[in-house]
Amino acid sequence: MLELAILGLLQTQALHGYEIRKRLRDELGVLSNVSFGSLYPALNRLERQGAVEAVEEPSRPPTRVPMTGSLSGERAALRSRRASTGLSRRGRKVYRITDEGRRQFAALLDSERDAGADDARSFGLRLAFARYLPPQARLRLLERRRAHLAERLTESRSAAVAAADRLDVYTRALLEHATESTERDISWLDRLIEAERSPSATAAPGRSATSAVEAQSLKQMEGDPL
Amino acid sequence: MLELAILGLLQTQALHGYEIRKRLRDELGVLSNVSFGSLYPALNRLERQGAVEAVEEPSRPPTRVPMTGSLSGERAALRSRRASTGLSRRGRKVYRITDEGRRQFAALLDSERDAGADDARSFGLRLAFARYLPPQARLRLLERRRAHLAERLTESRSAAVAAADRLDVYTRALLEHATESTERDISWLDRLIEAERSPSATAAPGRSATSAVEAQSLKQMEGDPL
DNA sequence: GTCATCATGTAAGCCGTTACATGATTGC
DNA sequence: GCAATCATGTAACGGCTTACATGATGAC
Repeated sequence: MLELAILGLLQTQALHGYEIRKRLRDELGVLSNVSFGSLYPALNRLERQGAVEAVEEPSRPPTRVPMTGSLSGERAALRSRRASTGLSRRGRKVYRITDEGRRQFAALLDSERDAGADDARSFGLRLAFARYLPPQARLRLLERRRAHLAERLTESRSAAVAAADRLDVYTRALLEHATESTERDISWLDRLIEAERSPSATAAPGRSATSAVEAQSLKQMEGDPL
Repeated sequence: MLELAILGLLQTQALHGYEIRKRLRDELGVLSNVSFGSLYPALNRLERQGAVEAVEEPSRPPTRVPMTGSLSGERAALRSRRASTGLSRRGRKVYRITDEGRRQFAALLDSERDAGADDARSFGLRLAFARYLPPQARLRLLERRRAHLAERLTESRSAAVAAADRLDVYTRALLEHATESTERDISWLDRLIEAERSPSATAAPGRSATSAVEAQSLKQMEGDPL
């Protein structure tokens, strides 16, 4: 779970623990409040397994070499990150994913044959990294989730009918709200599934930016290791 | 958490473990899948603490032979009783709540000064037992939950804006859906809060049955220990 | 006579938390 | 100089899960 999230974030760029935690918090809705007490041990575990490599960043990196431009994008990346987020403090450990790590990530992301992959958390996490999934696996992920929710819905509806006369106002309000939420989740999934099936015309809808983002992702995936 | 749920279910009638689990599953939306591996130890814990008393039910209770005495008649009686309440198999342990248990329940339900009572689980559980809460505490529960969600909403919105250009279609869909869900939760809470404040005219809306259910609860609370 | 359901329990382990401990750097 | 934020870690513990073990009863 946490491992999957970490490896997923490291796919596009190397990050240190503190930063990983931030992104977990506000990019991935699920897993919003991972604590350091579980994050750092997880990183060490991944390092021992050879899924990531840690690069200890020195306390004082060359402090602001202006634009000599020489030593490649690494420093440029560092500089821009510092400018935007206020960087370069003391010895941070920056983690870079390895080939082994990418292999593990793919295996974790798979979800087929992952028993217990039917809770909201793992679905959310997998959807967040759905762009790394081949299109058919993406579709299966969505449809499986939809089937799961639909089943739960019919079950909870019949259970609610059976127990209806026993329930008070509050329990009933809770159950009805849960039912409505599930219904909305299902139609949301239906929209996603439809979008997934329609012939790649993903760029159409209002928000724009979509294709730009994808281009950026691709770019990041190739170079820019640190 | 589990303790609270168990004590809450035992408020109105004594139940055995298996039955508690069923009710947990289909009456309380939250905590839907507690396993026996956690339920039975919890019951033993509660018994040791004196919060519940266990009454071992004999394999064959007097079997209630009605007047006819014929074997088939006996079976019919058993079957009908079983159909309504699911009774009388082998040695089941029926748990009854004690005064100490009621005290503990009230304390657990309180939520004021319960740090970490801000997740969906504990809120849902507490709302399911809201009828055991004094009206002002009920209101505070709802308002506290509302405040919590509202805060999270503004946080996640600003985070989403900050990271917007980094996010791909799937992550964004996820985040937007989560935002919408939270908004709906909030307006649901608003409706509950308003209903709570309006002068007791709870019996008005379409569903009826409400007052009947409450009368039944009261009745069960007094007698009917087993 | 065998399968599903009812019924209770134990043991091992996972995944996460809180609390504690440490220390550098930035901003006021 | 002091607080807030950045940054990394350890220790103890909590709560729940899975898998295992056992056995009665009822339905077909």
